[in-house]
Amino acid sequence: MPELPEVENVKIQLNKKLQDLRFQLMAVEWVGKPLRKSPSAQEFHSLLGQKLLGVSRRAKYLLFRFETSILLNSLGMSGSWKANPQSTVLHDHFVFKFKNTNSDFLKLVYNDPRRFGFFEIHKTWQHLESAKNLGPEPLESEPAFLQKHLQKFFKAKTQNVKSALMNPLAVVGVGNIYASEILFHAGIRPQKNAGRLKSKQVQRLVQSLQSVLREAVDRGGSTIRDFKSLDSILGNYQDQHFVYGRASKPCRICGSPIRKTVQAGRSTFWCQHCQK
DNA sequence: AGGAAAACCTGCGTGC
DNA sequence: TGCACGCAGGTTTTCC
Repeated sequence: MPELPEVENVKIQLNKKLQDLRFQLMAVEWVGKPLRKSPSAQEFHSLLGQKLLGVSRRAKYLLFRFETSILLNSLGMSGSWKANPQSTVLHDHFVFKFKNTNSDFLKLVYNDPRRFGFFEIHKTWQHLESAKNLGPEPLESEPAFLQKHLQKFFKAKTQNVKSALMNPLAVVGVGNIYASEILFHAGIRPQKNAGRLKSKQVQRLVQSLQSVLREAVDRGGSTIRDFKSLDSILGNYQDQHFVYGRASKPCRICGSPIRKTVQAGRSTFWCQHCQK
């Protein structure tokens, strides 16, 4: 479900909840069905007693930084977190119980209907399976560096630029919604062969990549269907979508109907007139 | 070897 | 109403 802007907002909300109060993990309760991948009870046990120092993000992964370990969480398509819910509901899978020195309690609950999400635990970031094969962070890299990197990555690729842009080795955090939006803003047709992009086009792509994602982060991400960052907080970037989910509706720039096609099994939205 | 397709799941909207 | 079908924001595996 979530791409970089949505995960970034979950991270922000979780840290707000923590408020640097140094919560110590007291218990991890498994209350639902198994996820695609999750640590053993013994691995979870190794986190007990450790303080949660904060939550970071790398690519679309949330990183819960404990004193001597990192708990990585992918939200998959439908994962979400709740803080201190009244009770357990359908599709809740893990409950993390914390306490701090003021004797404040905090309960974080992971809910995931489709169960595509997962957890990993390791001592260091480098040892996490999911940390491998990741390209640069789009919002924390210099445009010139991103351009050089993408130009090299796209070179000799026969794949279409939309699928290539979603490859985490190109740049991390771009999923199906923002790939379409970014290409629209860059004026590049999603079917375009990645290896045939001119350097000016890659430059525009980098500009759009950063401006679209930055704006989406600032607006709390896109809430289509049911994405909520934490405690039912909604994003509103969906109101800024120019193409995604707008098949046959008029283009906001030129008025011609937005087109929908399928690439590598994923829906792509684009404007035939505005994108070349 | 690169890239497409399938697989992993549940839920919801649509159309018959 | 009920049922079949298609589709959904990700990642990993399989297949060609």
